[in-house]
Parts: sequence; structure tokens; C-alpha cells
Amino acid sequence: MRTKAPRRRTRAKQKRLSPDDRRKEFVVKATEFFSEEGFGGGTRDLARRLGVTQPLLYRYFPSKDDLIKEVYRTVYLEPLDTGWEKLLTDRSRPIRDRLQEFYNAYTNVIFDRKWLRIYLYSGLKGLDINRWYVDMVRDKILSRIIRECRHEAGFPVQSRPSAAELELAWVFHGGIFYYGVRKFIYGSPALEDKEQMISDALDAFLTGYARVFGAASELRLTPMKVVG
Amino acid sequence: MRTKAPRRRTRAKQKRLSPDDRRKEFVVKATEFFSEEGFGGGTRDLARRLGVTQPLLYRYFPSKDDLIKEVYRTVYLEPLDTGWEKLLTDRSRPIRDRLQEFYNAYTNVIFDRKWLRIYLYSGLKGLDINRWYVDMVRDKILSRIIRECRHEAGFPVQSRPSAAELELAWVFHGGIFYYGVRKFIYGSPALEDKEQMISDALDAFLTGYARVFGAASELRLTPMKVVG
DNA sequence: GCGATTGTTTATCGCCTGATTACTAATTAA
DNA sequence: TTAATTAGTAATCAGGCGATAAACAATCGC
Repeated sequence: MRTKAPRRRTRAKQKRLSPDDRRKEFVVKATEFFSEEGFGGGTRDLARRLGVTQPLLYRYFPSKDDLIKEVYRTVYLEPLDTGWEKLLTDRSRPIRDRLQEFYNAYTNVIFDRKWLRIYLYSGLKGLDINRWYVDMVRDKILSRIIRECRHEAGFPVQSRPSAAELELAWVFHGGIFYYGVRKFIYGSPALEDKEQMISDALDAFLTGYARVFGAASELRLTPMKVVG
Repeated sequence: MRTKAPRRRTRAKQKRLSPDDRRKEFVVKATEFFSEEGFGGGTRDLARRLGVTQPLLYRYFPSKDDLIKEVYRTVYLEPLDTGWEKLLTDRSRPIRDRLQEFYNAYTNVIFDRKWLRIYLYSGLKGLDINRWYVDMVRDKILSRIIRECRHEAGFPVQSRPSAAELELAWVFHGGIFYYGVRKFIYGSPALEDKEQMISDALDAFLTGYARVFGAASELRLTPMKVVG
């Protein structure tokens, strides 16, 4: 049916990239594609966006699902682990500075439309990788933050953070996370400079932590001090 | 298999409900179905779950999309507007009590697997109804909370809340919201009693608000009654 | 140059999807 | 009882899906 026979017409499409480059290009573009369309997006649409034909995808990935797994891998694992743990535990600096710098850096990574959308999609699918990520945040970030808070307050740090402490840290962390969701997924107008938001949230968290857990006893006491 | 026809072999499936009942049943079950499967879920699977055949859906809804719209409507609009605004602005009670009670009630509604999942799916789709909901939270809940905080602190309340104030309220609100996401979508173990979490988050928010925007001494942050 | 290798496309398969039509049978009114 | 109405089903359509096989064409070793 096509204008096939008469002229040679080398199709402009054919680029014949090296396998490695192709593969990387596929994963990068697939990440953009699936982050917008969801993982229900079709392989034909994806191929069209890539400027190649659909079966070519199957030369590089055995199945759509394998491609998706690679997308998860690059989204979740690649941008992580950039020395954040050391940053958080460097007690030569004030805890507030450390937390501000950490959350500046952390949000520079995750406050990205692609990242956030893929994260939410995978969360809705109930994927293991999502549970792994949540556990990682709890164990590598929040638990550490609480330990630093306890150290700052003169509490014993060898004991595990209490459920209530962890929960308050989660609310703080989740509140910051939700700022990104509002801005980059809901398209809500960003009401303020990101670092200012983090600074204010940090103030609230640190003073709140001191208020809720800063009583003399390590046992959970309801805050009894009535201010003024 | 009713006691109706002795021989006839009436198929057990046929129930012939009244149109109103059927329709309502369809919407309710469709909400459950789509909340789990996402809106990419198939009409045949939905029909199977309903115990009817797939074409019957099209007798009650012109298209799958119309059914989905009805699902949104019942999820978003039905459980809302239960006198929360009055609760928030009742200045005969301490602001902390009001906020605690409000968030207890609010989370009783939205901390529901169905609700949260549909909310997130619709957010990822970028639907108008989602933007409407976010605007509603901002204008009807957060702005009001800030106004009460300002009143409590002796600030002028006629001026609009500043962007920074609104942002701090969003972080607080989003942190609470994210608790529900963690618990009901990610299946993360709920670390603590919900109302205790709200109480602690409230302490952090109110203390933080006072620290960031005003003199802490002028805010009454803790409940009157002292819990042993 | 030439053949071998391999990146890329064309054509297609089987299955599933949303939606429609024509029929069946339960209910209602006379 | 009987005829009209309508809830519900069986059969099916056109199109899209993921995936495969075979044909084509760009590159590389020689």
C-alpha cells in the first residue's frame, strides 16, 4: 500500500544506533512515557514517541513488563544514595542545618514530575519496590533523624525510636512530600519558595518534637506544660 | 432456583432488580472495583464481580466513562460537607480542641482504602474534580484554620493568609493525609493510634506556627484538661 | 568490493477491550 | 389469561493490545 516499489526511498527513520545507546534511550523515554500515561500505556504509542516501530522494543526487552522493571530500577535506585546518611549524622553541624540541607537535596531529586508520578503509580500497584522504598525512608532517613533529635535533646540514642516519634517524623516528611505532589502532579500553584517551606516545616517539626517528647521522662507523657 | 418454577430451569442469575437499586448497586460495586484495579479495569471483570453480564452495564450507563464519572461524584461529593466549617470556627472552644475534633472526623471519612485510591487515581489523571478538591481544602479548611490561628495569636484576621502560612498548613495537612496513604495504600504498619498521631502533629503545627509567625506565648497550644 | 552480522521494519497472530444488536424471560396492567 | 413492557443475556463487531516471525537494510570484518 505504501509508496514502496518505485523509488529506493531510504526511510529517514532508520538510525541504527549502537545497542547500548538505543537501550538507554528507550529506558529514558519509556520513563517519561509511562510517568505520563501510566503503565497501561501502549507499546505502540511508546514506540511512536521513540520514533521507531513497536517490534523493535522487543529486541531490547523480552516483554513490556521487563521494560517497566527497568524503568522502576532507574527511577528508584539511580538517583539515590548520594551521601545523605553521612550528611544527616555529621554532629559537627547544628541539626537544623543538616536537616535543611538534606531536605533541600532530597527534594531536588524527588520533586520531579516523572519521579513522583512513577512513585505514585507503583504505590497504587502495591509493588514490592514501593514497600522497599518506604522501609528505606523509615530506616535510613527518619530513624536517623530521630536519633539525631534524641541526641540533641540529651535522650539515650541507643534505643529504637518510639512509634510516636517515628509517626511525627513521618508526618513531617509526608508533609514535605505532599508539597511536591501538589505542585508537580496536581499542578497547584506553588505558593512559596521550596527552601522556605522546608525551613518553616523544620521549625515546626523540631519545636514540635521538643514539645511532644521533650519532657523529662522518656516515657510518653502527654504534653502538660501550658504555655503562658 | 427460586421456589417459583418447578421444572423450567430458570437460570439462577436472573434477579431483575428495580432500576434504581441496580444502578446504585452498580455504582457502589464499581467504586470498589475501580479503586482496586484502577480505571483501566475491564467492564467484563466488573460485570463478573457484579454477577451480571457485561452488556447490562450499558443499559444503565451510556459508556464506561459515564459510569466512572458517577463513581467520582459519589466518592468526592457524598461524604463531604458535614458541618466541618462551623466546627472549625466555633470560637467558644479552644482552637486545639476544634482542630483535633475536625481532623478526627475528616480522617474518619478519607482514611478509607477506596476513597484514597480513587483520589490518587483521579489526581494522576489530572481531572478537574481533583483540582476542585484541592482548592476546596485550601479555601474551606486551611484558610479557615489559619484565620483561627491568627485570631488566637491576636493578628489581624481580615487579611488573606500569607503564602507561607498557607504552606505550613499544607505541610501539616499533607502530613496527616500521607499517614492514611501509608497505612491504607502502601500497607505500611500503622505505628500508632490515629488520634494520637493527629494530636502530636497538631502540637507541632501550632507550636511551629507560633514560632514561625508570631510570639509563642500568645498561643494556647495545649488542651485545658491535663491527661494523667 | 563481498558476505556475515545484526539493527529495523512489515505483516500478522491471538487475545482482550468497549460497545451494539437481537433475542429471552420476568414483571406489570388489562 | 393475555398482551405489553422491560430487565437481562447471548452473540458479535471493530479496534487495540502484547508479542512473534520473516523480510529488509545498514554496518563491520575481510
